[in-house]
Amino acid sequence: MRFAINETLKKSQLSVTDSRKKILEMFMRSNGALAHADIESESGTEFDRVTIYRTLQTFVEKGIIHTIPTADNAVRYALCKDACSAGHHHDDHVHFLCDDCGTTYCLDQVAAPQVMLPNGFTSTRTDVVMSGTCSKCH
Amino acid sequence: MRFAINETLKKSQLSVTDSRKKILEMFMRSNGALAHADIESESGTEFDRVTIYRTLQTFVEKGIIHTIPTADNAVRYALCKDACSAGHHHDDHVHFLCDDCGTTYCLDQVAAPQVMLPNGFTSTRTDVVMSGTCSKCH
DNA sequence: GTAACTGCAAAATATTTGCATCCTT
DNA sequence: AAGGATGCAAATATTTTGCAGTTAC
Repeated sequence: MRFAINETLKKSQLSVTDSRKKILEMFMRSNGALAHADIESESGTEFDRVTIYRTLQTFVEKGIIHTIPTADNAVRYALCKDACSAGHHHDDHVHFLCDDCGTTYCLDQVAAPQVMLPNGFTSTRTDVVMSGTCSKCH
Repeated sequence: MRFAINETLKKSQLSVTDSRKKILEMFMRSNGALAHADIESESGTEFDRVTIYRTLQTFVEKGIIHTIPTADNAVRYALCKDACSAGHHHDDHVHFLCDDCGTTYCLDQVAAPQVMLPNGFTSTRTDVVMSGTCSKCH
């Protein structure tokens, strides 16, 4: 199965450029999440650091990727599911950070549980981030 | 009820200094979470920016405060409950970020739900971060 | 008095912005 | 051809480190 890289970009009304194709491909190949630094080191000097910042920002705005909250200053990004669109996300799955190998997983099959909020609180987004040891590192 | 600032510091075998007292007091007064920038702006030029970094790091190591994962590059910190100690946290409560006023709440009364992980995954820590509108902003 | 803590300077790192050039459509 | 995207330079912001002076105990 081929990845629909160009189609994904076009669907978001973005022009299809080398850097966007390469960065989007990285996300599709990795089954986990990527941080800015990952992309930079994996791509070498292929494109500018600034381009990576701008590309990630654009992808987030268009709903192609989403951010994963982390407790260590390192923001990570992962592909959104098809249901995601600009400004409206359905990332209610669990993220898992392996303390051993550092991989960030999107556990799509694990649904985020319902949480009862106190009176007066309404939520539009829930993030669940678990950390521990992944199946590969056992 | 007075806050046991000095006692908290001594219990963690830290010397009681001005900056530590002031920063710890800020956390005790705020019922939410604070980011480095909050502390810096609230304290003015009272103490060095570097001291804030080091104090926060020390407090985290000693289990006085814990980090709250966020999707925007801004790590926030909040007081740990009594049950927390260095290296061993019980922060399994839900954090809530108000999109309106920006306040971060520790919803201590709301327990983080159990999540079924896939085979081979074991977790040592769970963070639940919800965002939306808090009771004050309704 | 001694060990620990702070402030200052500076280095290292990360992020943002402006603008000229190049590429996609 | 026109608008958008990239690369480069530089400004800005953030975090870390070393060291000398100061403070808590």
